[in-house]
Amino acid sequence: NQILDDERRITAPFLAHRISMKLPTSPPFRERKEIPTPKSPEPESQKKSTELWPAWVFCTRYSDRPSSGPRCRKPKKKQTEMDKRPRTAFTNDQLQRLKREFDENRYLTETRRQNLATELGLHESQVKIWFQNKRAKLKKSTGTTNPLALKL
Amino acid sequence: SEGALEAPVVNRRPQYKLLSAAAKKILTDWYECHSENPYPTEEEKDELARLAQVSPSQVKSWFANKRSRNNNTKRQVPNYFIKKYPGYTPIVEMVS
DNA sequence: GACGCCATAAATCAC
DNA sequence: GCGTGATTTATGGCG
Repeated sequence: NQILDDERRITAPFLAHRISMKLPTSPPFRERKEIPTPKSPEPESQKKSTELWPAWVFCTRYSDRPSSGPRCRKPKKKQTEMDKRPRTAFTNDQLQRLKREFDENRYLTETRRQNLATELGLHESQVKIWFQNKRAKLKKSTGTTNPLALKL
Repeated sequence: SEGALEAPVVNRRPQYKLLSAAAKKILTDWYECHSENPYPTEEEKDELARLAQVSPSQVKSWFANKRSRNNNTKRQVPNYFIKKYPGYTPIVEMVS
């Protein structure tokens, strides 16, 4: 197998589509190295030259040339404790408060979300996602959805 | 964020139970046969659950843990991409 | 364009 | 201590 340069390595698997698809060939593709290799037992020496990422990883719903590079979630593998994705463990107090609020109403209004986030020292998105996960959990255990969602 | 360490998890449901060797074999066999894309469909999950005599959610957890611990997770090709480029396949062809 | 739901990832817990 | 099944935060796609 021939060793391809950066750009061709990434486009190589999709050459058949390349012309009609006009896959991006500049910036986004070069950021590929940021993405860790997906784990198949491969000699370290071969890894770099066989990293292949599907074209769609570099595209968004709206564009084949996203401005911010590959959107594939990831990293893990050899990263230090420092750049690990932080996972917040909410405190007991925060959880109790969230639960109380959830019991009162399973859906948030903007104001309620803002106030709750401020009060608990969390980001609004964390509050929002917590409610979302909580609803999912509830649904899983009861098998029902609260139609109230439609009213908000 | 701060406060994370001292936060005990409350209301966790233990119910910890190891899967039987036979169940594990069924799941492992499927996983290994599909290691390129170890994502059973809903129907396949149900079938695996039936064969292994475990619940579908146990199948779900088992696969999530297996993929994660084997470092074998990936995103599915988004529909918008498939729609835009019908005929696209993420199969890798080696260039030689 | 924000939001809810869904499937899932990643981290973590707890046998 | 480690392995493993389950649960909790968090992401990304889609309607």
